[in-house]
Amino acid sequence: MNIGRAAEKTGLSVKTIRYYEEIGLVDADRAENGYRDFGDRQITQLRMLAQARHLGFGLEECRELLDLNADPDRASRDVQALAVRNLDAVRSKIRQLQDLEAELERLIHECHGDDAPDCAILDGLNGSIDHLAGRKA
Amino acid sequence: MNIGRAAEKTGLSVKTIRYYEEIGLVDADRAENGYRDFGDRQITQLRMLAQARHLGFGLEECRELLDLNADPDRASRDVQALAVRNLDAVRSKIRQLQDLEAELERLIHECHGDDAPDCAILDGLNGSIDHLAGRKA
DNA sequence: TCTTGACCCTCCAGTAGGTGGAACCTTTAT
DNA sequence: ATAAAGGTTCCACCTACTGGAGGGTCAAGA
Repeated sequence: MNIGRAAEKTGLSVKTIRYYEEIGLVDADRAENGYRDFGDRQITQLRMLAQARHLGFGLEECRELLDLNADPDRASRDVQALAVRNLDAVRSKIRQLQDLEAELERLIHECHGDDAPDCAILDGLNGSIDHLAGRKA
Repeated sequence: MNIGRAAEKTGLSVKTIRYYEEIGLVDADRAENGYRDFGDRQITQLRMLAQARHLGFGLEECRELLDLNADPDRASRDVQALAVRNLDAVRSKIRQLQDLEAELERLIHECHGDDAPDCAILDGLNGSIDHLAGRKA
């Protein structure tokens, strides 16, 4: 099937599918006219890529997932480990963002938000950089 | 002061400071030998950039913050609006990541994580793509 | 048959926010 | 004199695509 149809069936964009082929995540046959031709196996792979990306896996992790999926002798432990690695990264990002959230809330709350130029947010940004280690001045 | 000293005082890397100068976020004088020379004003700006980036502001937003900071006739309302915009973006990312987190937890929990090849995670990735709109097949 | 529009192709450039390295110059200390 | 530790520019690379130019192909209608 043509790339446009493959895009429809997988939810990926045409550009993205071409990109995935370029970096060797999927292979595609070619028709006589030079058009890419995707079979069921490739569609499955693309669908899996779409899902895995949706879950926050990086492209190299997706490659590993596709490899594991293609390997009948895999251990589910290995797949799980990959997912746990990803989960850890996601949780770490969440924590980081929650710290930002709290700090932003605090600054926004302290700022009057009126016509006057005095601003707690700018004061905060101009202020100390205690979060950096080992300041002297 | 030299770029290395500026890096020390702001917590930014030398490379990053050069980059910020390149895109016009800060200006730097030049000494006779061609070395960049940063004064107190620039150090303040760089410190502010470090802080704002730390709080998740994008570089263009940082530019706006620097402009507002330099403008004695600013309204703190405008600064607050910028911060609220950023906070909304942060919250939105947090929600997204929490969705990922929940889904990953579910899959990881369902996977046995042993020597056998059967794997709920791979099954999940191969499975439906209901989150995509308007499927027919 | 011709044309129109919807596909498809490749290749190049750009996005955010830097990082790494090569090749070279300057300063400072020994 | 020389070596280390700074500084300089420029170019490439990273993630994961996206947009566009400039062209070829295919199916349908006049």
